Amino acid sequence: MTGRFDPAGAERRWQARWDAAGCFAADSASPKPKTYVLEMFPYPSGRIHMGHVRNYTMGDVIARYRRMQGHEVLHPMGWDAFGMPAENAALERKVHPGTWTRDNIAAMRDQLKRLGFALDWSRELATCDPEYYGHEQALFLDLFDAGLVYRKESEVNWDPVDRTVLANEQVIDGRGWRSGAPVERRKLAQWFLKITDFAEDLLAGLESLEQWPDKVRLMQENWIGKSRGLVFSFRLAEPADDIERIEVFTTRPDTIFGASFVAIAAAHPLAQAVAAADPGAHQFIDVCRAGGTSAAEIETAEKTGYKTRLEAVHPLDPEWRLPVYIANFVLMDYGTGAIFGVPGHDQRDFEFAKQYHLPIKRVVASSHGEAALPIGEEAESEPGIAVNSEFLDGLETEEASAEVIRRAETAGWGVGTTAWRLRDWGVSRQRYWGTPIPIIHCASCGPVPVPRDQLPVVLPEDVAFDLPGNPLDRHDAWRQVACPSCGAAAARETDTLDTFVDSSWYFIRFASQPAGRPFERAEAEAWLPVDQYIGGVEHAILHLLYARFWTRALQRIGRIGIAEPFKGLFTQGMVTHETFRSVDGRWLSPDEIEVREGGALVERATSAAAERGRIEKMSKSRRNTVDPEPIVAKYGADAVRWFMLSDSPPERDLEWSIDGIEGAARFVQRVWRLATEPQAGDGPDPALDKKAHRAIAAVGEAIEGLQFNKAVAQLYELVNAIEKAAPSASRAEAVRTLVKLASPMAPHLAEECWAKLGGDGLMAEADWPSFDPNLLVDDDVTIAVQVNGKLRDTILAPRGLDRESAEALALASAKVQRQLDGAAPRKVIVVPDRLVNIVA
RNA sequence: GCGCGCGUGGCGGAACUGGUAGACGCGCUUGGCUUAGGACCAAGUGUCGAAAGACGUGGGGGUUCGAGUCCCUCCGCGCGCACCA
Repeated sequence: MTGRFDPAGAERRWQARWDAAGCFAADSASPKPKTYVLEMFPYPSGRIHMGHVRNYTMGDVIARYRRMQGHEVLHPMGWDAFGMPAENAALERKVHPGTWTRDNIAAMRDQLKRLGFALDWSRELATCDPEYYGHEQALFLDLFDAGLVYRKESEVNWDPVDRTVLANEQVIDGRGWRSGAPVERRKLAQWFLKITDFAEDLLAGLESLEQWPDKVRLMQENWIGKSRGLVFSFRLAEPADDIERIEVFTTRPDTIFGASFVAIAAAHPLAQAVAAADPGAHQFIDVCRAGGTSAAEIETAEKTGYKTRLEAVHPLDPEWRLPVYIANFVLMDYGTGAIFGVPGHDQRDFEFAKQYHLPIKRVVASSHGEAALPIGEEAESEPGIAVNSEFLDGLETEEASAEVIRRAETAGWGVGTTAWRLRDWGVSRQRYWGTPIPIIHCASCGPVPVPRDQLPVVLPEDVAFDLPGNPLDRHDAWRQVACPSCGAAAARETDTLDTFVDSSWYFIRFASQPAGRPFERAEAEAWLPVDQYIGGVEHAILHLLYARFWTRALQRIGRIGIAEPFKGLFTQGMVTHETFRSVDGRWLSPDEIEVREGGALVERATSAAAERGRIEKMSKSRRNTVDPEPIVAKYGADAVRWFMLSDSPPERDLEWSIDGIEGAARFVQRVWRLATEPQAGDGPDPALDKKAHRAIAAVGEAIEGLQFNKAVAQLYELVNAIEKAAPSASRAEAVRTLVKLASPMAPHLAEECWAKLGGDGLMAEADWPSFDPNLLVDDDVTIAVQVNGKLRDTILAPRGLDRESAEALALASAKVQRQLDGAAPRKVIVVPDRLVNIVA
C-alpha cells in the first residue's frame, strides 16, 4: 500500500533544497557549454496569469533539460516594470505607481517561486530600478553621440477634454477612453531612433535566423517593407506659395499613363500652404485631423478628398493636367506623403476615383487583345502587359517599370529608388512612469545631454496624479536645472522613453551586470545570443525588431560583438477559456454560472438566463481568467505544469479546462505509484527495454523541437507499457528512466520519486539518460497493401525485404485477390518497408 | 484596409521530406473492485452498416499509382498594424 503523492509538502521541501544547493545560479566563468534560455519577462500587472505559467513552464523544461545534458544554463527572470497600467492604478486607486509596481513584483515573484522554476534569482532585475534605467540612459546617450538619435515633429492622439496624449489603446472608436471626447491628431516634437539606418541590415539578418519561425521572419520582412520604385515630381501648373513641385513615390512606374489624379496627405506642407488661402481646404484638413493615429483606423476610414485648384503637369506630356487632391488615405509617413492615383490598377485609387468621378483607364492587361476592355468592379493590381501607354505598350510590368525609371533618370525628372515601409522609432512618451530621457533643453544651447557622471536621472517620487497629463511637466523642482553646457537656466526633458527601449537590452543585462556599466562585453558575449527565446506571437514584430535594432546599434558603436540577440525564437499560443454572458450582454465569470437540469445556464445570483459565449483569450474584461494560485494549491505545481505542456501544441492556443488539470493530477499519482511500489523482479524484458529507449530518444527529440505535447504523449506511452509489464530488472530500470524523463516537466515529483528509489543526489543535477540506437529499430515491419491507393491489407515482413518479395507477398493476400477478381495488375508500386500499391 | 497564421472524431490533438488518418490524453459506454467513489482495474469508442463494405481531415476543384500533407478557389476563426505590454 503506497500513499498518495503530497504536492504541497514535496514542493516546499525540494524548492528549499534547490535553493540551498544553489542549483540554478549561472556561472559565467564555467567551462561547460553554455545555454541561455529566456522567456519574455512579465509586466508586473498584479498576479501571475495562466499565460505566464505556460510561457515559463516551457522555458523551464528547456532549461532543466539542458542542465541535465551537462550545460551551464542561464535562465533569469525580471520585470518589465514601467508602463501605463501603473499610472492608471495611481489615478484610480490613489497609489503611487512605484508602490503599486513594487507590490505587484513581490506578489508575482512569490507566485513564480511556488511553481518551482529553475531560475537564477540572483540576477533578477526590474526596469524601474534607477540602477537599470540609469544604464539605459547611458546607452541612449551613446546612441545620441553616434548620431542615431534625433528630434522631429510627429503626430499623437490628443484628448482635447483631458488635455493629454493618449495611447492608441486608449482611443476607442475615435474617442478618448475616459473623457469620451473625439480624439484629434496633434503634432509634437519628439525623439526618434534611427532604426531606418539599419533597415537593410535588419532585413538581411533575417536570413541568418534559421531557428526563428518562418511566419515571424515573413512578418518582419513585410514590416520592413523594402520596395523598388520611382521618385519623381510633378510640376505644378501654377505654383502655390513658393512650392512648385509635388514629389511622389510609386512602386508601379509602369502605370504612369494610367494616372488620373495626384493626392497629398493632409499633413503635407503643400496642403498646409493651400489651406492658408482656401478655407475649404482648411476645413477638410481639420476633419482629417479628427480620429486617432493608428493605421487600422486611418485605412478603414471612408476615403475622402478635397479637390484643390492646383493642377499637376504630367511629366511625359506637358499638355496633360491632373487634378490635385488632399486625401485622408495618403500617409505622410510613407514615401513622400504624396501619390499619383492610378484607379485602374490600385484598389484604393479605384475607390477614390469612383467617389469623385475620375477617369479609370486601363494601362495593364493580361494580353494585347484586352487593351480596350474596361476595368470592372475592382482594380486589377496584378502584373501584366502595358497597354494604352505609348512607348511602353507590349512590355511586361517589370520591363515597363525599368523603362520608365530609365527615361526619368535620363531626362532628369525622376530617380529609381528603394523605399522602406519601416519608419524611425519614436521613443518619446508624455508619461511619468518610464525612463527619463537624459536631455536638458537650453534656450541658447538647444538639447544638451545630461553629463554621464550625473546619471541616473532619477524619477522624482513626490508627484501628484490629481490632474491629467504628465506630472513631470508640473514638477518644477525636478525640471528646472542649469544647462550643463552654458550654466544658464534650463529645463529637463519631461518625456520618458517608450517601454520597448527597456525591453530592448534587458537580455544583455541579465547576462552581465557589473556595478558601474550597463554590461561587461566579454561576459555578455559568453552567453549571448540567447539560445532559446520564448514568448507570445503578439511580439513578433515590434519588440523583436526593436531588440534586434538595439543590439545592432550597440554593435555598430563597438559595445558588443553580436548582431542578432536571439538565435532561437519560439512563439507560443495563448491560454483561452470559455466565456459566459448574461442575456443583457454582460460578461459573467464561470463561477457566477450554474448549470440547471437539462443543461440550461443561469446566473447564480439572479437565476436569470445566461449563455455560453465563444472561447477567448483569458482577459479581465471578458471575465474568463483563471487564477493559477488556487489551482496550484489544490492540484500541485507539477500537475499545473504538466497540463500546460500536454495536448495542445505550444504554438497553438491552449484551452483551459478543469478536466485537463485533473487528468494531469492523475498522471502525477500514476508515476508516484510506479516509483513507490515494490521494485522486485530480476531478469530482462527486451520489449520494455526497447520501449524505454525509444522513449528516451523521442522525449529528448520532442523537447529539443519544443514539441512538449509529444513529449508528454511519449511519457504516457511509457507509463502504460511499464504498468502492463511483469516485474523484471528491466521494469525497475524503466521506472528510473521514466522519473528522469519526466523531471524537466514535473520536477518536484521527480525529486520525490528519485529519493524513494534511492537515487543519488538531486534529480535537478542528474544526467539525462542515454539510449542504445540498436534498440530503436524493429526487426519486423508492417507493410501496407493498397489496391488503387486504398488500404486492403497489411502484412508483417522482415525489415529490408526486397521489392520483388514484397510485391509477391502483397499479391498473395486473399483480400488483394478478391479486389483484383482475377485481373492482372497493371502496375505495382513498392515503397520498401512501408507499402505496396497495386494499380488494377 | 494591409500583413501573417490556423481549420483533422463528442473535445485537445498525432501522422518524419506525398505512402496504414485518428498515436496519446479528456470524455463517454460496458464490466470488475468497493459501504461509497470524482480512486483504481479490464474491455470498447471516427460515421453509416448485422456483416461484407462504403464514407471520412472546413466547402468546391485540380496534380498524382497514392493527398490531412502540394496547387487553385471559396468559407470561417484568430493575431499584428508603429503610444498596450
